[in-house]
Amino acid sequence: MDLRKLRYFSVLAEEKHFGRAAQRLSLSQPPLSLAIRQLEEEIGARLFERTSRNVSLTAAGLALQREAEVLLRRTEETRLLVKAIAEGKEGRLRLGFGSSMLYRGFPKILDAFQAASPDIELSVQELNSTEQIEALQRDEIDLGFIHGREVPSRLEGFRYHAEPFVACVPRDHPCAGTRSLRLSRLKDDEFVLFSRNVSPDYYQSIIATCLSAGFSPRVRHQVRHWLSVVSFVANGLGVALVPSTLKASNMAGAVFVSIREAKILSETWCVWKAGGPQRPALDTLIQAARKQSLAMN
Amino acid sequence: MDLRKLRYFSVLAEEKHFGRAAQRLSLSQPPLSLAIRQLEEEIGARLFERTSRNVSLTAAGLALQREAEVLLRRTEETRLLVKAIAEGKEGRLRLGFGSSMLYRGFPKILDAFQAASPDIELSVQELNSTEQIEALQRDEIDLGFIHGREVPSRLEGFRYHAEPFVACVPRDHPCAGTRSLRLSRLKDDEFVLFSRNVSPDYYQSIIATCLSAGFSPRVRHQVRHWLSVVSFVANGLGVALVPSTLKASNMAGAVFVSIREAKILSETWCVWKAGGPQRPALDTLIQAARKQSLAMN
DNA sequence: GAGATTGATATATCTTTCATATCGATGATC
DNA sequence: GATCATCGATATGAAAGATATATCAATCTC
Repeated sequence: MDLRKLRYFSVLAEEKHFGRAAQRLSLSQPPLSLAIRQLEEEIGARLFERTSRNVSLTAAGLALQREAEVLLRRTEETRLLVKAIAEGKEGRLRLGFGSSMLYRGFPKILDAFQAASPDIELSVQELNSTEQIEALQRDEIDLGFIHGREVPSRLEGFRYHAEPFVACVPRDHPCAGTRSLRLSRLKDDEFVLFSRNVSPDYYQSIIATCLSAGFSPRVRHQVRHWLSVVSFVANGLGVALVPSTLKASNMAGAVFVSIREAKILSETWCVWKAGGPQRPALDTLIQAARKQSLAMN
Repeated sequence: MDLRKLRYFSVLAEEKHFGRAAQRLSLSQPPLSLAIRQLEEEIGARLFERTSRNVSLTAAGLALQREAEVLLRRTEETRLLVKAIAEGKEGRLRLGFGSSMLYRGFPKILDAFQAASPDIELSVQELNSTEQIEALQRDEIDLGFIHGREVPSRLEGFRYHAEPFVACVPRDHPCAGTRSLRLSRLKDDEFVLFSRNVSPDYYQSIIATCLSAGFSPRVRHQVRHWLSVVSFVANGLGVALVPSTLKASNMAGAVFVSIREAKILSETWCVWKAGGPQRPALDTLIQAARKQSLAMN
């Protein structure tokens, strides 16, 4: 049961045809038949049902198909990883982050990691959630911090942070003095929203939240940074729903009021690619993120 | 880069000696040297530093050592899994659980899973947390529900449930009428405790909780089931700290009073072995457990 | 500096893998 | 329903790969 036979098996499992599979493997058909028969003997299980007219996977074969792909992919990733280490290219971890992470302990994670692993170079790039997911799957970054409600498929991760949305209103707004408000009191205000292109999840969940409170928000301004949102509000250009962290921005003219409706959360997830080779440096970084996550909750 | 070479590499990486490694592999030394050299060429990286006197791993070799072991182990597990499926032995999932799970949605998980996968046979066995962890590592069970504060090493899992401890006192106890109490008010009572052998974690955390409240509990009775704990209390044999679920036991004579001290939690974790082959039936079961977990929190 | 130990090299033997040629079974076609 | 085409299995010799024995060069021990 070596990788050669698993590779043959994997192609045959896709093609379900000895001739075509052999062709794809640059091989003639007899050795493929032989290899599959040997594989079946080594495992002690029939993997394909063949008639002289038809080839199909057995239940055991189906299970092996899933596993063979994992094993083959991971083997190849291991080769690349080991080669990269030998060439000194693995002393580097690439992080993706949205700008909102700057208010959520991102610098502390970097500091903690650099203190623990001073030899590893960190390179960070600002990407929105969608871009980060794509970058992870293309192996262009090693770790990301995204917004959403769950770990996207093919990734691993944990919920890094969750905080309630609060209303952000100008100082002279009727609600500015209250401790908390129902969302419906903002139904006639103009909303400053985080740009849909930059973070569809934020945009989506704010709209959905207003809808479930019984009104459709009047959207006037769309901006690209949270501080800009607060700044717009402070200048009387509208109201907004923002993660409560933004209270710390201390901008004159903007007042933060908590929302009666429970459980409206802004969630940040720390994610990385699933099923790859072990990477101690990445593990250390994830550990630093977990620690920071605990410190904030 | 086939499994044969990885196996050779793995042994050599342990022995750090071509002669001994070859012997362990039932091999003469030259083919081992050749295989390692070929592996290094295929990967494009030097894996060992050799002098004529000494063999040691390079950084790249160290990374490959970790990965090679994973790949070899997983390959073998895959063989066993596929064989088991072919022999019809995989239509079975073995669960471990502590008796307290009976009050925590365990029957519902079983029902939900059986409804979704009627062909899979479930076999359950009652084991304490320590036994379950060992059974998982020996592949004797597939999924367990244990008490603790985290996922034990070499396992994967999630926090299935967390609930506060409450005080359980007899009807005629001075505190029976109050809505909540400070632990120190129980410092002169006798305690009924869950047996230390059965669940060290429970025993431990109750003792620790009392200690941090400033007293050492007087332990008189140790019993092996939560309902026995409540029953003892109902009969005036002492007081106890129990997970709040036990309120539902509705036993006459026992009164439940919540505790002022915050954050004393009884945590249940759902765990399984990490890094094994993919198993759809197990995934479905885990999914059912997650769903039940959400329904209870 | 003699002897022992270690990993590398050389070469012959054996095993594995492969391609060509062919067979037997099955289903489509007329 | 006989003929033909297609598919996977089998047979066989050739090429490639893996192994064992014998030997070498370097290095350490005493």
